[in-house]
This record gives sequence, structure tokens and C-alpha cells, in this order.
Amino acid sequence: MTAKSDLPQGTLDLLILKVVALGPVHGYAIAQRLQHVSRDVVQVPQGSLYPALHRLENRGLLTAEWRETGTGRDAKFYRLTKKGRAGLSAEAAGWQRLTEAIGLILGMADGAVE
Amino acid sequence: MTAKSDLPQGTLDLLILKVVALGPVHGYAIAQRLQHVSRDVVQVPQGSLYPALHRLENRGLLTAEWRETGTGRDAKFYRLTKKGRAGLSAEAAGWQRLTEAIGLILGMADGAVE
DNA sequence: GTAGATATGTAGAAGTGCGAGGTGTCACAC
DNA sequence: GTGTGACACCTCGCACTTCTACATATCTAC
Repeated sequence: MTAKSDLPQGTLDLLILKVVALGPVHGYAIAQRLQHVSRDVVQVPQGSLYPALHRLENRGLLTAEWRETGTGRDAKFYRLTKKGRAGLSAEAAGWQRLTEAIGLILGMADGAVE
Repeated sequence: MTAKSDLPQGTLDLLILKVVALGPVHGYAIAQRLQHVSRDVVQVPQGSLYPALHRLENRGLLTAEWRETGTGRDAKFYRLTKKGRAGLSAEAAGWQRLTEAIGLILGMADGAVE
């Protein structure tokens, strides 16, 4: 039952933005939440997670700030910028358009051709 | 009305397999059908289409055969192999799992965390 | 003290989509 | 008979993202 995620490119950004939109979190927690909420379907390896966070930060969609976690460890907490909120809206809308379009295609029946 | 598609990687294979599964078609027609059925959301440039077809052929998911189109031109008609049918099923199932998982994540509300 | 979870990071490999360019045929208008 | 546009195929190289693997450091529990 290989629960391999293999996220299509571009999708990871959307998911990260969505999680961060719910409130400041650090990277490690983002990956955990994604995995948990998606029931282990989405698994984000660290080699994908951190580069993605840095990209989003460089693009100005996220801002980072070092803080302490509840357990006394230091961690980088990310927050959405105004641009990040706009980006999330745009990407979420794009995702919905895409899934609807692909749904139409996958729904094509043999007879309905032509 | 920027109808930019920007298909996530891996998705193109699925869409091509689905169209070919409905009956033998040539590459150019595949792109047209995808664009038409998806109401212009999915647009496949030739620089993506033909390499993808060759990849699928090399992987043994498709077989090609030169034939004449209805208008007297020669074109390469693609057909699904047995392996191609299995691949389509697997990819379609994977896509559905993924969209459901992402739906769960995007559906997360502020309060509903946990 | 050592094992495991927490937490961040980089480097290299691999795969994929896209833009730009190129070939040739057919139908139609001028 | 020449041009234009649709049809139909193809390749090259860039850009981008993801993944595997590795490296580091702290805290808790045994």
C-alpha cells in the first residue's frame, strides 16, 4: 500500500500557503499537518519542504521569524504576507479550475466522443 | 482571461492516456480534444505533446501506426497497449487520491485544525 | 550516553513542461 | 501560380521542481 505522494510540481506551494494561512507555523509542523490532514497521502520530504519554503520567502509570499516552540526549541515560524494571501487565492482558484477541467476529461465516455 | 494551463508534471500522461483510451487518435487531435473538452483550460503545446507521446511509447504504454486521416493526410495513430490500460487505471486512481487529499487540506478551516 | 523525535539546511540527480525553431502537405483565395 | 492558414509531425535546450541522501544540532527518555 505504497502511500507515495509524488506531488505534482507547483502543488506543494499551494499546500504550504494554505497551512501557513491558518496561523504561524514552523516548517517541520507544516509537513506533519499536511501528512496528518491528508491521511498520509501527502508526505513532504525535507528535501522538498525547505527549498520550497525558501522559494516562497524569496518571492515575498512568506516571512520568517525565529521563535521558540512550546517545547523550548528554536524554530523558524512562517507567516503569510499580503502578497502571500493573494498568491494563495490565485493558486487555489487555479487548482480548482484545473481539477474541474481534468474531471471533465476523465469523465469522457466512449460513446460521447465526436 | 488568461487561459494558461501550466499542467503539473505527470498530469499530461494521464490526460493523453485517457484520450487515447477512447479510440485510436493521432497526436494533433489529442491536443485539440483536450483543449475542447476542458473548455480551453488545458492547452497542450506541441513541445510538450510529442515528447510525451514518445515517452509513453518508449514505456510501452502506447503503440503507434501510420495511417491516413479522413482528409487524406498521413498521421501517426496511437493506441493503448495492455500495459497502457493498466497505467491509465493506476494514474487515474492516483489522481483521485491526490485530489481528495488536497481537497481535505484546502478545506481546513481556521477552527477545524487538529 | 545513546537512541529517537524535533528542527533546519544543502547538494546533486532526475524528470517534465515549454518556447522556439524546423519540415512538409493540403485547401482556398487572389 | 503564389500566398496564407490549417493540418501534422519533430527536436533542442532552458527552466523549474521534486526527491534521495547527507549534514547539523537540540531536547527527552531510558
